[in-house]
Amino acid sequence: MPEQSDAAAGHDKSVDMEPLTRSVGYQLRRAQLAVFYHFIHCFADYDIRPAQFSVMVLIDRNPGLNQSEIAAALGIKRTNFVALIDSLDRRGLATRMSTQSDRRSYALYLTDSGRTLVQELLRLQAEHEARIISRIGIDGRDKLVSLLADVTAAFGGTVIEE
Amino acid sequence: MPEQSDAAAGHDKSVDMEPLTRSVGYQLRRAQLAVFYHFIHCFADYDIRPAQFSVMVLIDRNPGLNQSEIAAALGIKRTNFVALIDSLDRRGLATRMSTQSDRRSYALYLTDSGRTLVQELLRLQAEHEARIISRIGIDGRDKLVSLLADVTAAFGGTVIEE
DNA sequence: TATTGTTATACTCTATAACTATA
DNA sequence: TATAGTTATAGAGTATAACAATA
Repeated sequence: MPEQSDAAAGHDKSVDMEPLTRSVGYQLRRAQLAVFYHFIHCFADYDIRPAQFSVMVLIDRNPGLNQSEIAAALGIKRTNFVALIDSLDRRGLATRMSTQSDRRSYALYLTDSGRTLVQELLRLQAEHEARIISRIGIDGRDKLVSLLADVTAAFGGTVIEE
Repeated sequence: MPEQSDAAAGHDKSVDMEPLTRSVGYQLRRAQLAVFYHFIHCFADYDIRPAQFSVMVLIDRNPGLNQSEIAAALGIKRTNFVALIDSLDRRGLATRMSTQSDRRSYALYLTDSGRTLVQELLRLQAEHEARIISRIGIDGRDKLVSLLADVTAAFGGTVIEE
């Protein structure tokens, strides 16, 4: 999860942090921790973590994909995806359906209650993002998302061969 | 450290990721993982992690601060800072000096070899950031850093009272 | 042989509680 | 009593290796 103490933001009274505050890497980390911290608190009532939310959204929009496909799209290793989908399965939010075409894999679907929940979570997420937009505007948000995608692409998006 | 499989970047052939790719939170996470992954590889020869780098930079620019002050400025809990400074101490890169004014705390300094190393690391970091600038330009970098600071501020920077 | 899902495992990062020695 | 540093510990997240069932 995120964050540790306070000062964090980077403008301490008397501490010179110049080489850090000017760097994309440092500001990226601080912003990600702050945003995820807030996100997690917004979703706490539903006991849903960011990774679980992203999995539910992807299954909702792409029903029938298997574990490897959903995991790969999110940059999650197959091996670490097992516990993730297990938790959604156990809570009755998602199901693994056997297919006749390939009996090694499962087609993933949201349950009715999973579909209901993901709609509510998407509303919560919109509120969460609204707090960002209220600060930097719609144009700022669009510009930020665009710059972040460029930065990710600059490093090949995260390449690891299993 | 970061990332998991490939696709990651967010533009899979056939997977609809719209609600995620439009969100600051998701793009922030993907970008942070990609940047840190590259950062860690750049610094692998020196066996220095991002947190260790930030601590060395802060001690270098603010010699004589104590552990709580450096930790707070970086958003690291005092308790987790111990192992961090221990590793730098053990490697002869930083030292804890007793002070006569308050015998509970240590004033932190870089050693000669610590100072030499941090200069080299700052050069490496500049190369690392150059890769980002080559993609989005100086203006893009400045805009990104500014937007990230705004986003962090929008969430109070990371507030936790110990 | 290669792939899908799985278990076991280890390492890093972060969090809380409780201790010690000073102040 | 409050603070600085410390220890112990627990929980996420992420990494690798190896296996069974199936392709």
